[in-house]
Amino acid sequence: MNEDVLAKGYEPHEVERKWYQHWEANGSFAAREEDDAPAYSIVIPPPNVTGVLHMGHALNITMQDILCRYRRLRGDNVLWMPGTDHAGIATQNVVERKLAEEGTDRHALGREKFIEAVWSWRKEYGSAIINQLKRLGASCDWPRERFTMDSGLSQAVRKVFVQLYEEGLIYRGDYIINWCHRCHTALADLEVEHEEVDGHLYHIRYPYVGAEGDIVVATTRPETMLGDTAVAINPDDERYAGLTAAQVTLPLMGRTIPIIRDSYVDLEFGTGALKVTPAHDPNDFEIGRRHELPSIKVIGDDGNMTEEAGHFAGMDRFACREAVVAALREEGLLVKIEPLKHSVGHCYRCKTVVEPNLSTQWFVKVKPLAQKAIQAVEDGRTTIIPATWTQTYYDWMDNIRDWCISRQIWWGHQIPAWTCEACGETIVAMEDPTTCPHCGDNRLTRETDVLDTWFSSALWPFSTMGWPEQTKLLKTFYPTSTLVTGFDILFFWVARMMMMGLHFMGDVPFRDVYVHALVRDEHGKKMSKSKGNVIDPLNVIDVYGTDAFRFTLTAFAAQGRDIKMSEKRVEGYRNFINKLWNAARFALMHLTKPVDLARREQLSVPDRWILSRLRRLIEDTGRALDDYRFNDAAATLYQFVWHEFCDWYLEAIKPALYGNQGDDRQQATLGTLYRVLHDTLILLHPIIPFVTEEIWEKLPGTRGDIMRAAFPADAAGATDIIEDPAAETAMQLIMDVITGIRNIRGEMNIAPAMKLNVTVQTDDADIRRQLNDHQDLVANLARLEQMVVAPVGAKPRAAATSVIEGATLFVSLEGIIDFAQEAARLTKEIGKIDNELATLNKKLGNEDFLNKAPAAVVEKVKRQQAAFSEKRETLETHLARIEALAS
RNA sequence: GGGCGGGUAGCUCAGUUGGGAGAGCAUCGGCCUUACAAGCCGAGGGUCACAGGUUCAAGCCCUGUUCCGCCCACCA
Repeated sequence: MNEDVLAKGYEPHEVERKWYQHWEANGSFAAREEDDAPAYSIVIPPPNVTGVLHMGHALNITMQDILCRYRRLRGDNVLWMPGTDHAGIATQNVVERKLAEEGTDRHALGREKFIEAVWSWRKEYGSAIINQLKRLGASCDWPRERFTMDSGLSQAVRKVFVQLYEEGLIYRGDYIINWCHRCHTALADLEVEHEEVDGHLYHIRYPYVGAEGDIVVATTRPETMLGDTAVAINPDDERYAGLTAAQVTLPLMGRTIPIIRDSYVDLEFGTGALKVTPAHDPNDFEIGRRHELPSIKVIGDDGNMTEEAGHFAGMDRFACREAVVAALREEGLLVKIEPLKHSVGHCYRCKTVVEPNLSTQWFVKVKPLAQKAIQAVEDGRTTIIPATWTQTYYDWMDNIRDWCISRQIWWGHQIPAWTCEACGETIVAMEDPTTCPHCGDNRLTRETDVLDTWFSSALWPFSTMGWPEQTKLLKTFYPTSTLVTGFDILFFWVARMMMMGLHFMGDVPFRDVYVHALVRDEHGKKMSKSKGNVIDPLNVIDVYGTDAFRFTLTAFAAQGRDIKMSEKRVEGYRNFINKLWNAARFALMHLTKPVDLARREQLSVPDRWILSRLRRLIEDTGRALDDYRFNDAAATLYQFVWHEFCDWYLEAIKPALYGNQGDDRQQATLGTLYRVLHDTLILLHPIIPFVTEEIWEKLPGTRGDIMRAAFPADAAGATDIIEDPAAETAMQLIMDVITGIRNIRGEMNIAPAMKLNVTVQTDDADIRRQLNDHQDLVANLARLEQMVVAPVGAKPRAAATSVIEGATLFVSLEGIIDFAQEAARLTKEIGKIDNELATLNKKLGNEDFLNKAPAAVVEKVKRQQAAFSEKRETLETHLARIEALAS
């Protein structure tokens, strides 16, 4: 006996710090560039350098870490590629805020100095998120950490840009884009969040030119009327069938603009007349193109009205709206204002209302790239899990529009394009040009825009492995095995990686895409700072430990369902970690040295039973992790450790452990205990790495770290542990007897300390033999004075009764039995059986069931019916006796 | 407007080829029984949203209804 191997309760923090440091120092997370073992690789979804760890990261990282640790146990050569994203707009905003606090701004600094300031910000704060990932236990290959702005990745970005440009897949053009006045940049369609708001629909009178009367148009943004260049009506609109006027006068501006006919106009909406502002509405822009209308930009990039806005020039766009409405009212041209719910676009970074705006931007022509990305999923080269996301992926890819990739900010990859001031030639090249290849002039100006952050993220699976160099790493690990990500960036990131990977590597970037849920608060609401419902993962870790937190996330990570997180749940799994710890503590008191698994003949029934259960656990856990059913793996392990290993096995072996020291039986039990704990720790390790490593170290005879141990069965499932149905049946009988007695004890309010006398009657000689063989075990767990096993015969006089499968239990309660209570208990029990019998009898009374159901099913129902009938009969008999005795 | 997911015990959720409704937490009763009170033993609790259909048999498959959540969309 060794009492002091483990402390009485598990204290996570020091253990976590110690082991993480140890693993990192030993290079335990390192991938081998070339190896005979199967390669398994994951690229991390790079968190923003500005990021702080939130629940989404915690879930995402935990799932990846489980997969990586599991594959290592399976013997794979694992690469988990870490890194961070430069997050153009987000990072620029952060640094700009810092500058504002210092009383300056980026314009005062100038572009070069500003970028220096961002780099130094990154140097100082950029590793915060990485350190937080480490606290989660993330087993990334840290020395390979990359950054989307580092020189290698920048080289990859440049090569991709140049090649796509040369292939005609990148072009520059004048289009309506989404403009954020706060961030002062264009946004891609995806970066605009639409939100329903209460607005107004303004009806405005536009007088006809050369005819009496006017036409009424409706708009939600009256200030844009200043830039109107036409009024459109549907050619099929009968209301305007007799219209003779061809032009109207634009109010406030006095401009004459044409009335055009375009089938885009909805007959149902408003007045059926649409004001057309090509510079400030994407639909109007298209109409303008069809009818060759001029575009007049009245809202500037700074959010103020331009010179084109007449005497409204210089006003803020929202102030201008008020002013325009007032002016129209004064002129009697405002017909009415109706309330209207409509959706308004907001910047996904700063929530400012975005303005559709005409400008010159760079675009990627995505249709041809998307086609290949669709094909790759259709033919199974990439599998999306759960499959429900596949259709969403197709829908998005089918309806994809060109991707606006230029941003008018400074932090990011500057677009490698130059314009020749002499001849206007555009030059896009790998090397910075000095002269124009067209005219030879040396006055070249570089494009000031930078690329959308997601442009570099799209290259992540191969740029991080050294592309465009043909590296060993790429050869070994591309395509990656699995991408683990939230669905919120399925389009931003996953779809674009698919397109770029297929185009530049000629193969998919990943075999599997595992799309996990969103973590919400305990009421199912999205966590947000403004709602104040954010749970900080680091705080949870501080209170309950990383393993408890990871187990919680895993247990709730059912596919296709959001996770509602509350600290209360973490507490439950913290208790589980502690339970495991104490089970190990108990085991280690008896395991002072490693003990081999004994031959099967030497094993007791509980030994054979727990090994049989372990065998199934090994299979189930492996299968669950192979299929990304993380919650199933967690639930299976939880059930086994707590309710089979602790509740039954450890209790069952106490007589053997405290009995004759050193005999064969005890050695066989110690060997089993050792093996079960040993293997279970390995199975648990991917989910709860720290506590398992700590226990593993204390387990005698273990060499090296558990994170480098071998999974208890090989890839084919082979192991020396076998299923043992006979042992499971025997153990079930023993457990049934014990549970039956405990049930009577509980229901009859008999003190646990009181030792009972029990008679078990059965005509089944095997059952009698089994029970006699386990007298000590039953007596110990059911707290018996004596158990008499006999054929069916005379019944004990004052006894409570329970019927189990194959036998009847009599708990002698001479002198203490409350007959009325026992009668009530039996009556209740009979009632339950009657319910069961009712459904069974109904089935057996149904001709169709007997004829059409499979024979095995019918047999099963018949067996059940017979068993319940017999049980009922026995209980009826005893109820009659008890009632007789009571009176 | 289009699409997706969900409605199972008081709460949060499992339920994988259709065949006796489960877990954790919470509740109630009893226990410091030589690993663990962060524990042990026992108990109660559900018309599986509603209505039809297929089937011998439906939480599971089909149709419709309803409520909740999410995503997409160029609804002035």
